[in-house]
Amino acid sequence: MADEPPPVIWARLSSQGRGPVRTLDYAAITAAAIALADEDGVDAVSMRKIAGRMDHSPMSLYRHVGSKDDLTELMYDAVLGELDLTGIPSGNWRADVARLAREIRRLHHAHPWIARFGHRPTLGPNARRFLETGLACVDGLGLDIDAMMDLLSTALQFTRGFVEQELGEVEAQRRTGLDFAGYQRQTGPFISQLLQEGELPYLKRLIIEAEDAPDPDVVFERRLAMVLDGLTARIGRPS
Amino acid sequence: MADEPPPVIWARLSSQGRGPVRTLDYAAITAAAIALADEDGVDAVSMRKIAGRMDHSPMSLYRHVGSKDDLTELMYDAVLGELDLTGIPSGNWRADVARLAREIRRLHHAHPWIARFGHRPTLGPNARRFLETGLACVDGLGLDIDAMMDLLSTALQFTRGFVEQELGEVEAQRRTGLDFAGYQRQTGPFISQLLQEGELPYLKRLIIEAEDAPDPDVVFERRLAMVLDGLTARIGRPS
DNA sequence: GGTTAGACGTGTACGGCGTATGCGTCCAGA
DNA sequence: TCTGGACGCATACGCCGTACACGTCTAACC
Repeated sequence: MADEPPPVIWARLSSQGRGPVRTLDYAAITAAAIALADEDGVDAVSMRKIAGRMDHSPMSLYRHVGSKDDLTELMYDAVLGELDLTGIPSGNWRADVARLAREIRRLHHAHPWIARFGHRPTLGPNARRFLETGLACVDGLGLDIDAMMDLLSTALQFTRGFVEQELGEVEAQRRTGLDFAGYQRQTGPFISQLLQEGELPYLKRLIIEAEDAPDPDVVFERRLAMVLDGLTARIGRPS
Repeated sequence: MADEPPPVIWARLSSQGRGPVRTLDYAAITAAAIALADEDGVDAVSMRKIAGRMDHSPMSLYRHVGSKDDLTELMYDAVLGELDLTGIPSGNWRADVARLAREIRRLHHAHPWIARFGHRPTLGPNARRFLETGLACVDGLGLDIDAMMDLLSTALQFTRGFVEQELGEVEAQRRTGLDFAGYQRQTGPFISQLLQEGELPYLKRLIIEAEDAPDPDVVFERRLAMVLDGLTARIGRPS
């Protein structure tokens, strides 16, 4: 019958009580961790390095964040706070959902490490705000809440998949210290060999016929438009 | 001017040469690593544990895989070998792409750790096979190679995003040792408090009105159908 | 106003990790 | 027959997350 601490981080964020005045709090720790991840990559984020940046001992962090897993959830929600949701919903659901998708993609580009955490949906304040705004965009179309979630989630799940493919490239470049041209230079001989040896007609067409350096923004918009086209059909046909 | 080893793993896989007969090779190491990841989760995969399973010393693995990063690429391609692509392409592009999407999803459920590696597209044999099969499905529709990639990638990127959201849940359950019901029991009080305090109309509607335990397979099919609807419009309208 | 329970920051230590390096051993090609 | 290189291994280094015990400070209580 002990009085367990709440299992959800968001219910556990404390404020100054009895004891020495704080020199640390979860918000500052989160900010330092995010800065570290942005600058040196997700693999560089360690409790020791975060503490080093803050001129504190590693263990002091645990007074405020519980564990590194907790910290990642705090980081994720903090970053969601950077989403620009002004003027949403505007009344044009398609434009709104497209803007949300672009914002999510922008966020992932600004913080390429986001994708590397698998999370259940967090319950932090910014995630709540995002959910409310998102569902508001697809309200008033005569759909029940499940159909509304279908519309919103389908667009955002496509976005997530698209962005993760993009970021695989970005993170690989960081890890190997090799940009795309260098990568091509390294893989070129191997690919040539493959094309000579085996029957890979489509790989060959990709290399010969495809756009040379497609603008990722353009590709994203083109595919997003297709997805939104698919969603449109669902409206006026509530299940 | 030294004779550098090829930078691509797939060009570096060696066969028995001079020296003692092998008791290890990259395929066996990959298989052991996959078994470990399947059973104990991606965080349990370490060179030491893999070696332990194989009754070898940790360092012996490096004779065959170069680094842990290399090993993850080998694991990913090996698992792609489990895709069932028989009868594809069938001539019905929509059915084929849907089948590919379902296969990819099935694969992620069988090996929930796949999503946790960010990778550039691997050049392994199974990835090559998958690319060829996938593009063959959308050939003959009067589209150029870029439009073909749009069709295929959009469906698969949606799938990837969908599955990763599902897997966040699965992996969280493994980490915390708590199933969804237990998770709900823990978060319930916090959510109740949120609903009382703040203005979260859509969260409230989700909890009250949404399907109680939606079948993920049904949700996936519903959303995939919407995406495919969107792709259909692109056909006959080659850019 | 004195006392004290509890918050705070820290030092030490444990068991894990990836992998660089150097060493004996074995065998195919010279 | 000789030998260079492939093979597996033991050791060691510098990281990691975090359990635990400790001294210190202060808000709340008598």
